[in-house]
Amino acid sequence: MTPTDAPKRRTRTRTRADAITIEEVARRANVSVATVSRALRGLPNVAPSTRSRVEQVARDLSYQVDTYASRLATGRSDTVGLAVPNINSWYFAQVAAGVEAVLADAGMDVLLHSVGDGAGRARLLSGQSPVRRRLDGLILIDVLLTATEIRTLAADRVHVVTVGQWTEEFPSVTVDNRAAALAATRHLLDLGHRRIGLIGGSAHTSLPFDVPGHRRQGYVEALLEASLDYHADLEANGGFSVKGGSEAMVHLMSESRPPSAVFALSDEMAMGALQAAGDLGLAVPGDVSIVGFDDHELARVFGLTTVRQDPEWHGATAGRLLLGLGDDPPPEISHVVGDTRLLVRSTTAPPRGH
Amino acid sequence: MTPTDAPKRRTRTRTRADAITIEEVARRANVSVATVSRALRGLPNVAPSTRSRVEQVARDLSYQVDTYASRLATGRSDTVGLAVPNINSWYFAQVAAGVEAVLADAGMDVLLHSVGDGAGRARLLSGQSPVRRRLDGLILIDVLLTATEIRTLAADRVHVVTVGQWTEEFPSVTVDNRAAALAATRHLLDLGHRRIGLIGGSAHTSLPFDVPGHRRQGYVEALLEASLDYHADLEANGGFSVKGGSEAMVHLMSESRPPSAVFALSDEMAMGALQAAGDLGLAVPGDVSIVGFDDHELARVFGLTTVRQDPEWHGATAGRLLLGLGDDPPPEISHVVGDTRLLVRSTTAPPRGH
DNA sequence: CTGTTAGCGCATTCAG
DNA sequence: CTGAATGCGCTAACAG
Repeated sequence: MTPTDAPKRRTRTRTRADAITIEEVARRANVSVATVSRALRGLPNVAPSTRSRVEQVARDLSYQVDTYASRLATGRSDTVGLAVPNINSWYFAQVAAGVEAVLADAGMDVLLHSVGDGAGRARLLSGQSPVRRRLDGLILIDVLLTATEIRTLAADRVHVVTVGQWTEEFPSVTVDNRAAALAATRHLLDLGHRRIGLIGGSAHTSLPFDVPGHRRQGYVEALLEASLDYHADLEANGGFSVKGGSEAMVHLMSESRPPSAVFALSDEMAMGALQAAGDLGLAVPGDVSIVGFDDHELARVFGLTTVRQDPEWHGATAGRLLLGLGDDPPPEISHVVGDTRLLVRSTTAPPRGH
Repeated sequence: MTPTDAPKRRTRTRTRADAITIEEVARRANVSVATVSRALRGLPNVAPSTRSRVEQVARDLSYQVDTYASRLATGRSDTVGLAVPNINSWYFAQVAAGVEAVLADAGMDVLLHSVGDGAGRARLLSGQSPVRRRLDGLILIDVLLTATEIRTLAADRVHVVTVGQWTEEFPSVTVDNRAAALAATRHLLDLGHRRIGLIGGSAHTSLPFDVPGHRRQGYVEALLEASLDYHADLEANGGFSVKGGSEAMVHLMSESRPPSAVFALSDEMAMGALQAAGDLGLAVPGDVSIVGFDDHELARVFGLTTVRQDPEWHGATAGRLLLGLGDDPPPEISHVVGDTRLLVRSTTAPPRGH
């Protein structure tokens, strides 16, 4: 109150427009900044009357804490990174929606990070990652970690949850891709198909046990069960995109002995394949059967036989796992396995002349 | 080096695991923290030899600046908020991808914010928005601002760019939705249709000039041009989702005098309508023609006649506009208008008996 | 229950 | 060209 040491402010650069601070609130409420801090954060040891007065003043001034200052003082940032190969692919967008909903509810901020190209990935996971340093948590969607990266992250203070990769160190959300692909392929086999094509993922996979890898494994197993051999010429890379799926299909069907059925490792590729079949003048399932994976919201429109899974739930679950990691007795690392179910619709049928 | 005042550290809570600081780098490089700061940020007035030595040490220790401390000192955060109604809808995911790519390239962080429900929206735009305070920029995708919100944001220090809304205050990226919808409807009219249904957006739109509003306006204008009246019973709300589009279609087609053609304001709704038509046993375009809007990647697979636009480009452009806003002589507010083009495919044809 | 006092890690005048 | 000092806004002991 007394203008004792009033002219203390020397505001140098005047970066922020105005931005009222905790000090301002304290002054107007006639309390110390410490009390304001306690009151506003709902900490104990604050007289009810004091608290409400502080809250009132804060509201009047529409005071908002500077998260950066807070972060600097506490060490927590309440923001988690969400890493996806890309955000404009159906599956990842669904997962992201699930994650965002849960985390936003918990008052966490979500930093979106596409790691499609190697650059983005490096920026996030390399030793000198400036972004990682500002995160309390990290959710990785199909961004596969190498052993080294796992070690680095585990040594770090950041909480991590993976979706699509199982590791010993971090909680995860996965589905049994092998079993699901096995079921999908068996369905084709049961129908009588003997030449079954595979439209798969990226060729340059560095890690053996990624999602497409597991699905492929299920496919091969089903073949073996039926005493069939795997033929490399029945496999094509569709890059998990509609366009890629379409091109892969054209490739497969223009071989000397084309398959009578095709298993695409994602619905988007399957729909691309559907398109290619149409362009090629092939009837589905008359000339060729097609199975997808995902149960994309448009799969039903196409009558696409596919493996259903629930990516939004995967994301929400991953978000919850991450939040749980903050509990005081740290929970044990849990690995959630989501459901999958074969949905037989109308793009599959027995092969011609069967 | 000399242990003069060495035991100065009193590390209270030991929040961060270890996290080497600028001070550590300074010590090892035998310079002051000020010099390290200058050297690492490429500022002038640093001897080349000193700079390289500092850089070397920083690299060895894999030092990374603490963004929060930096932010507190400078006032800039290098992070921009990306607000979307939801992230798991095709259009928004595409825009987000475009935004993310451009901003990540520029070293900016992207904070994802879904404002689907009112809560998320309030959290971002209300007076006491803790998130807004930590942003240098804000990109709003179809998140329409009221006059009050515009004023608040303009008074703020944050740079904003809108996509899908034109305002005087902020740069924007839009398309001429009215003209595009006019063209789409004219196409149907030219084909001979006289009863044209509309599958539109959310019923509870508070603002008149939103995206669905403009498209609807183009539709009505086309009708008037052809001396036709607008009939409320020819309009149904599809909520911009596949499912909603499907339901809206069922609703429209089960009326006493169903339309012979339908214009859906998004491809996702159009595809839902396609599905419904199939369920209802209606042939497309035999019994009913359908036009969409977007040119969703699957539109071609369905042979869907639609209005093409390029959402990823919209996002990238918005990102670039935002980055430009940081230039010293602030650029004048630019309003970019993206292209649209009617793509006639196979879901439209003259009405029966025409 | 409340105020005082140190920092959190970095950027930045202002002297040298 | 470089270093010492100060403050960004807030939280966290530690005394009262």
